[in-house]
Amino acid sequence: MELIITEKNNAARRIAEILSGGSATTTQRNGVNVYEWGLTTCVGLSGHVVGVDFPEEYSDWRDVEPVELIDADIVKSPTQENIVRTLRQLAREADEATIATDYDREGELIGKEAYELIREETDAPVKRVRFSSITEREVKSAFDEPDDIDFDLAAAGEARQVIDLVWGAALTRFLSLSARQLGQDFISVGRVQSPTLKLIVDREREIQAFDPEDYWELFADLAKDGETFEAQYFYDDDGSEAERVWDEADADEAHERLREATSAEVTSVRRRTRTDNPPAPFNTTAFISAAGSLGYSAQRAMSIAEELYTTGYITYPRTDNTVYPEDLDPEELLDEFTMTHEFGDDAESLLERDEIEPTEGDDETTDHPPIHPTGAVPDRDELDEDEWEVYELVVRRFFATVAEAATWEHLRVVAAANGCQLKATGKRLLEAGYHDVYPYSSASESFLPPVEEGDALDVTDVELEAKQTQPPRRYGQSRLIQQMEDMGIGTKATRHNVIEKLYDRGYIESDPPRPTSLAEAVVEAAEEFADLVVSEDMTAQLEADMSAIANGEATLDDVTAESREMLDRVFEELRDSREDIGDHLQESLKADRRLGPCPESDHDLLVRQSRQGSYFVGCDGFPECRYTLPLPSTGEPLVLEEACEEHGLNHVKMLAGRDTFVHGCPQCKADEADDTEDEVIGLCPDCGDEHEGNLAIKKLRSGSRLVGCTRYPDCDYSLPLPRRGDIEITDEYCDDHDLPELVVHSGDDPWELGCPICNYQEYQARQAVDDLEDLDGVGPATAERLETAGVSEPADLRDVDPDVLATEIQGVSSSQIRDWISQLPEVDPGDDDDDDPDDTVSGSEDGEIMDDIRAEVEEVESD
DNA sequence: GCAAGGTC
Repeated sequence: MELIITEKNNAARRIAEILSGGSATTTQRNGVNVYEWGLTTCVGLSGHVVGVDFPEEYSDWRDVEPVELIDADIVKSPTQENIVRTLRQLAREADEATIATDYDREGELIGKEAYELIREETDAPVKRVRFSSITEREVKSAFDEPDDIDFDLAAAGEARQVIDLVWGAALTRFLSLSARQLGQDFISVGRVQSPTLKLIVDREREIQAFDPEDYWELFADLAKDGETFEAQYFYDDDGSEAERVWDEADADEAHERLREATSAEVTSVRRRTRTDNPPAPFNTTAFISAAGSLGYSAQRAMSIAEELYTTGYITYPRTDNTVYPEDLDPEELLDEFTMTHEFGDDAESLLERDEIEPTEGDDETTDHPPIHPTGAVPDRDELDEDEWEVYELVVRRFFATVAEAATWEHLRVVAAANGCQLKATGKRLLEAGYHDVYPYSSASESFLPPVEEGDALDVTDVELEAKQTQPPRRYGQSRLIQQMEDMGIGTKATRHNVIEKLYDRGYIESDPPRPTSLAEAVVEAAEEFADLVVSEDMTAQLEADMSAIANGEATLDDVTAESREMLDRVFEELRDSREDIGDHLQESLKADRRLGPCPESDHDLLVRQSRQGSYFVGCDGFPECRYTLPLPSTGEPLVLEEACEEHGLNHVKMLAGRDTFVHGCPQCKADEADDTEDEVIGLCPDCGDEHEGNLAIKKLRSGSRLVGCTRYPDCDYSLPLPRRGDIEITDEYCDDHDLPELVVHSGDDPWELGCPICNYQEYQARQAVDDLEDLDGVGPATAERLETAGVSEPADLRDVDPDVLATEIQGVSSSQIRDWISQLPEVDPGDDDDDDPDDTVSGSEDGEIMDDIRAEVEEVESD
């Protein structure tokens, strides 16, 4: 048997298809896809299936001095057990193996890892094939002339693994231990993340150090035949045009002159035609940037792209390439879109061009094509809204790259008024070109009426505007990724993850990202003692060393030994400063959680976490001062810059994905709750008859509101209410529950919430439908059809016969339904509740609200 | 529980 190994499952499937002429069959071994035809078997890895780490005895951070890691052994162990097991099994049956991983350094290393696993099972010959795109021609010719594994190139990759692990782990442990930050909130550093963080911190330093300067600008409205346009004052500053006036007296003088002017004479009119070329094909960075201007974070854009890739609608989203490969036929691809409702007209019009010559970017690599749509076009309702928007972006970008250039007419008018010069510019789109199919980049026109030299214009509405120079702007996520690419750090597949990691580690917050005090302290400590790790030079040096290894000019051992010596010297420096660094880091950690003065002691209030994991506000003077305030139970608290004027406490925002909200000043929220009387609206359905409990609208000190029983905590019946808006209790009563209908007033549109019990039941029903969409391959449309067929929540699928249901729902196969059923969580045998409506709203099923109430009465845990 | 690099 001949065994072929690829880097990922998708590549395995396509190579099997090509080499077998479509006859390959798919089976599963240990849950891993295996493709077979004739005497050949093909299996895909999932990138690296083994990882590097230190031996077991180094795993307890407190038992090991970080410096010991420098010379510790490094061992490789499987990280993808099932794939490794499958590979071993297949190797035992193989007479010959071929490594067909990606054609790049990391691919060579992944191939060598597979080789070593195979060698542990068999002495069969192992070959290597290289091809830069998975096309029939390239793949077949690569397999006709197999080569050998390039062990030097793989060793270059191993050097990177070793150096990254040793530096990253030793310094991360050093900082974490010195600040006594173990467990979840360790303090990390690394070759890629730390220079990226320094970029953000440096920009923040520039912003902090910025000293704004005053200047003035003047504007006047000019009119010809009643058509008005705005012009700006400018003057000659050493031969170049300047609009900003730096001296107030000069500005006042110009203002006076313009106000006295009754007319302006046009002294020059210049018309120019400009070509606006269509954009280059998408690589990862350009894609993230374009998706960013549609409001997607880098992480979100990439995860949607990966989803679209695995479902087969777009090509591989991790690529540096901006030049379409030769085997891409743009006309053929356009043809696939002509029959679609959304893109048909645009595709037709592009096909009418005489000659289609796609644009090209500067970067050409051969591992993967630029991101473009495959010929498979999804129906709109197969994708959710975000997926569709991103898919459309990729389709339209492809369209743009095969569309014509746009042309603009730029018009510039200069006029003189009472010795002052005024100018106005306008632009008009002459040929929309690619903008017709790619409506994302700005194509906005600015209007100027047709004026001629010598025309006399009316001057009206002269304005003097006082302004200040602005500090540099913070980097946005896509700008950061661009900057990382320019600096040569990270890869197309990791840059967006690095940004996400900085958020997770508490180094940056908000968007655009702003560094925390902790981030500043970490960068300061690194700058002082381990400058290399916050510098892009470390990567540059590593790249040079890796090239040397790949060329045979150096060995893995040379390079890693030298790197270890450098790190030894760093630790020499660090040795005496351990405590200072730790204190500084701890101070910064506290600063990020500090809200302001405690009303009962001379200390500050801090955001703290109870032993159970819930957040609250507590005094830094604990245990002497036991003052506390509750926080909402949803999300992670973030201390905002804005502070409450009354209490001097910073506002708190609760980060909870889609449900993120600003809580505000926790003292104000608690006071409001204390000052608000409970409003009784009816009898409690749980204990009203028996104990005369009433339902009341309650405001909690944590800021949330609910309808709850007045006998709490003896009765914990409750219903949720929105956090915001005034609640009006109307005279209308619900027939079913004998409760008043409620109306929430916030913003312009009042929201008729209705009976709180009915409302909660409807809410739960909606949640159930939303849960349906969490199943793979269920979009909004399918969820709706499922609901009509009686499946209103995922658990309902357990009770259906897939074959029967498939006949009831259009476009859904019984095997798809079986797949959904296989995604359902394990059934808890005790959970056979019937659908008693009142049962669904009682205590245990409503953790969030009950947590809020408990937070009020619970004695807060000490540190 | 550390990094960065693959991929899902």
